[in-house]
Parts: sequence; structure tokens; C-alpha cells
Amino acid sequence: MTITERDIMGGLAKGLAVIETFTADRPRQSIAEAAAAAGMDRATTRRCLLTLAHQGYADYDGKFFTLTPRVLRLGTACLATMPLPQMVQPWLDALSEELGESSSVSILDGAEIVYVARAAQRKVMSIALMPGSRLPAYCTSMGRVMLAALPEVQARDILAAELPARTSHTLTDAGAILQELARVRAQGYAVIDQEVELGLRSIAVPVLNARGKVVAALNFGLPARGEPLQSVVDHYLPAMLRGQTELRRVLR
Amino acid sequence: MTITERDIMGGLAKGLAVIETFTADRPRQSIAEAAAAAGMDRATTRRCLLTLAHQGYADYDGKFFTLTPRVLRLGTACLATMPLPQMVQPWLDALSEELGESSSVSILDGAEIVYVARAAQRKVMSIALMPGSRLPAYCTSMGRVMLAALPEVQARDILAAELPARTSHTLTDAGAILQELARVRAQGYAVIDQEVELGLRSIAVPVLNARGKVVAALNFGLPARGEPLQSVVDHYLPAMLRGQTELRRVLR
DNA sequence: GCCCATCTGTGCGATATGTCAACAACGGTT
DNA sequence: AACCGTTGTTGACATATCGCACAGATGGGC
Repeated sequence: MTITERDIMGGLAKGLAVIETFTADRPRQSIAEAAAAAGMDRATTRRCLLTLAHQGYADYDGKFFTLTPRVLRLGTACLATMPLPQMVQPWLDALSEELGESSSVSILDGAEIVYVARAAQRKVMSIALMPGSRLPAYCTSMGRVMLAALPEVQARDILAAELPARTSHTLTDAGAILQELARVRAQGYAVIDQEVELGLRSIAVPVLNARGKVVAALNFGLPARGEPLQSVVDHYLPAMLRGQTELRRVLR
Repeated sequence: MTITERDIMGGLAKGLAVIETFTADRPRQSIAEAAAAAGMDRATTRRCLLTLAHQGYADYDGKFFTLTPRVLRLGTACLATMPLPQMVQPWLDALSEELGESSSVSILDGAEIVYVARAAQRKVMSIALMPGSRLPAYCTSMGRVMLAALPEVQARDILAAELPARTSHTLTDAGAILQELARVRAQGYAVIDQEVELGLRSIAVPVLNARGKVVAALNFGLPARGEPLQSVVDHYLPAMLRGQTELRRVLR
């Protein structure tokens, strides 16, 4: 089977692109705005939006389009197909309870990590994280362990993008991060000290399936109290490694 | 402007339908399976799936298709456009902390409620709820307050569907539920006693915007301990009504 | 009110897409 | 091995869709 150009449906690709033009900054868009954001012709964008409205994925007041909760179904369809969230959630709750801090599981999507399960204990971060939330991989503990598991070429590729300093602690040099990835790979965990947000530390380990492939990452987030990082590792790592072993047995 | 048939893009509608054929029961589908589930021609379904794969929304191993986390972007795009979740989350956390039980905010999508924000305190329900999760409206406290706010015709329409008894306590008669909706409307809150799951009670109030329109619902879930429902109401309702008033001021 | 800029809606030709039917490949059954 | 039903793939043709260009609509500034 050869995937020819004839097998690609432009209309579908364009419609999905239009959905993705809706962001927190632009929750309501006119046809022209969406067209500009998607880099498409207005006429085509109009047809996409009218189709979305007709199918119940968007609302239209005659001037502006907004997405409806129906769109959430698409994402939910995706989360539901992942065995991971349901399997780790109860176990995550228990672990989080035991250690008294928030823990999460995320997967890698391109240059971003995507939260798929979370057990929140107290609020450390300024932004609320929930399943579906995204953060850049390069400056997060879970991102580091998953980047470390990639072939070096791919990691290098992801780190070739812009790496903004989210705090004064953020590593922004691709070379330095690659070096850190090597260490993460060797020691089997990653520790982050306020690189994503001031006052926040986190520690992550990879989640492997039964075949030993890294499929996700598990982390704990905790307030930065000035104690040495090593004591954080000593405190959290053992329980996390236990979890890693358990998960590995149950993940096909 | 008249929405003619000419303005609908069949390909987009079909592609979205294909995405929705992926469920927890069918996380991996062959072309023929997806075609059967979507009620479409195999050739068309194949082009949809190949397009999704080409755009990064699906993976293809030559035999089976699976959705990728990229699809979550679509849902996330939608959640991000809602001002509600970000606005209520901090406040939800505080309220939940104060009363020591889990609280959530959901919106109505057809016959289902969709969780958009949640502050979990302890585990009462067997299933993990998170933003994007869905439950039927007819047997949930948040569903009841939102159904009560609809024009009667629409509520009747939603209750015309199958209403399975999730527990022995579940109201399954549309007439009885409509009667309950009238009471909910009059008293301004809904209380559910183990209708969705044994051992779980919940109480909900509508969330109004500044114009007085019901845009969401706020609830508390708690374990059923056999105390009279009235004492539950006395304990939780005052704080919830305070929240309702606060939210009303800030929601445009 | 008038002008200008921008937007939405629409006709049209070129092109892509949907549907149907046919066909080859595959796996299971007898 | 021949048979069967199913699946993935391809070709052909009718039809839908794209993107362009234009007309009418809208709104802001003065």
C-alpha cells in the first residue's frame, strides 16, 4: 500500500486546523479572523465553520463562532482510548495521599507534555493543571525523562525550537539540556528546580510498559523550601520507583 | 445569510464522525471496523483515517489505527476558550478545602453534563472524574439544576430518551423527574441520594452569569452516611449560595 | 452623510472527493 | 486444495469543494 496524495482529504485537514485556531486569546472568531489564523481562504474557512456549526461543534450568532462542549467529545474519545489514565488513577491517588504532594502522569506529544492523570493535594502551581493540560517538555521533569528516552536525533530536533526562559532558573541552551538528558538517562529520574515556575520543584521517573518502552512519565510537584535537592530525591524517589515497577507489570 | 446545502463540507463532517467512533471499547480500529461504526463506505473511511494519520491525529501500523494525543488538542482548544474553568478553579479549591469534600463545576451538553473544573478532596466515587468527563444529566444533581433551567419542551425532549436505573435509587420515570425539576426550580438547588452510584450523595446549585442565565452548575459530592438530607442541605448550601453570588458578579 | 476599509456571501471553472463496483489478498473452514 | 466471507485497495465517473474574484453589506471616522 502506498499513501498517495489522492488519499488525503483536504477538507478534513482544514476543518481540524480551523478548530485549533480557537484559543484562550481568541475564544470567539469571525470568519475572517479564523481564516487569517489558519492561513486559509475566507470562503473555505466559512464553509468549515458552517459545517462545524451544522454538526453541533460550534455556535454561530450570525457574526461570531464559538466552540461548543461537543468538541470536548473528540478529546474525550482520545483519552478514553488510552488504557493508561484509568489504570494509573487509583494508584496515583494512593501514592499522592501517602506522600502528601500532588502527582501526575503525562505523555509526550511533540515538544509538549500532556497531562493524562493527576492527583492534586495542594496548590503549588499558579496555573491549574488537569488532564489535557500541556507544558513544554524541555523545562519540566516529566518532559526531561521522556526526551531522554528518545533517539538523540529526535530530542535534538525538539530542542532546536525556541526555548524561552520561564524563570531565571530555566535551562535555555539546547546543549546544556542535552547534557542534562544524558544524566537523566543514566540515573533514571529527573529533578527540576524552579525552571517552569518560581517556587516549584518536581521530580519525575519514566513509566515503562512490559516491553520496556517508555510510554509516559510520573512526577511529584512540591514547593521549593531550600532544602538540598538530594533530600527531595531521597524522600520521593523510592516510592516512585516502586510505582514504576508495578505499572510496568500491568502495562502491555 | 441562508445556510444552504452547498456550504456544508461532507468530508469534514465524516472525518469528525470517524474520530468519534474511537471509544474505550474500540481503541484500535481497522478501516472496516471504523467504517461500520461510522456507517460510512470503507473507501471514504479509509481516506479519512489516512488523512488523520497524515496530520498526526492518528497512528497507523499498517493494520490498525489509534488516536494520538494530538487529538486532545482539539478538546483543549475548546476548554481553553471557556472563561469559566479558569475563573472558578481557585475559588473551587478554596470552597472545597473549607468544606472538606469534592466540588465540581459542569456544563450541559445535550443530555449529558460535562465536567469543566473540579477540586477533589477524597475519593467517593468509583470512577475518576476529571474535566471532560461526562455523566447523564437526568440522574445527577448538576444535571437536574441545568435541566430545570431549560424550557420545559427541551427538558421533556431530553428525558424522552432511555433512562437506565444506575442504582435502585435512580428515578427512571420522566414524569417523576419533571416533577422533581419543578421542585428544583422552585427551591434553587438539587439534592441527589445515591441515584448515580451507591454511597454517593450530592447537592448542586446553578451558576448564573451577570444576565441571570444559567451557564453551569456547581456541586458537592459526599459519602452517604444515613443522616437526613436536610442536614446535608443545611451544611453545604449556604457556602454554595455565597459562591453562586460571587460567580454571578464576575461572569459576563 | 460620505468615504474608506473590511467583511460576508456567492458565482464560476478547475480540481478534489464520494460512491460504487470490481479485484486481489488473506485467513478460516470443510 | 477449493471454498467462503471479509478486508484493503484501486479505477471510473458523477458530484462536491477550493480558491479566486467580485458584489453587496457593515461599520468607524470625520
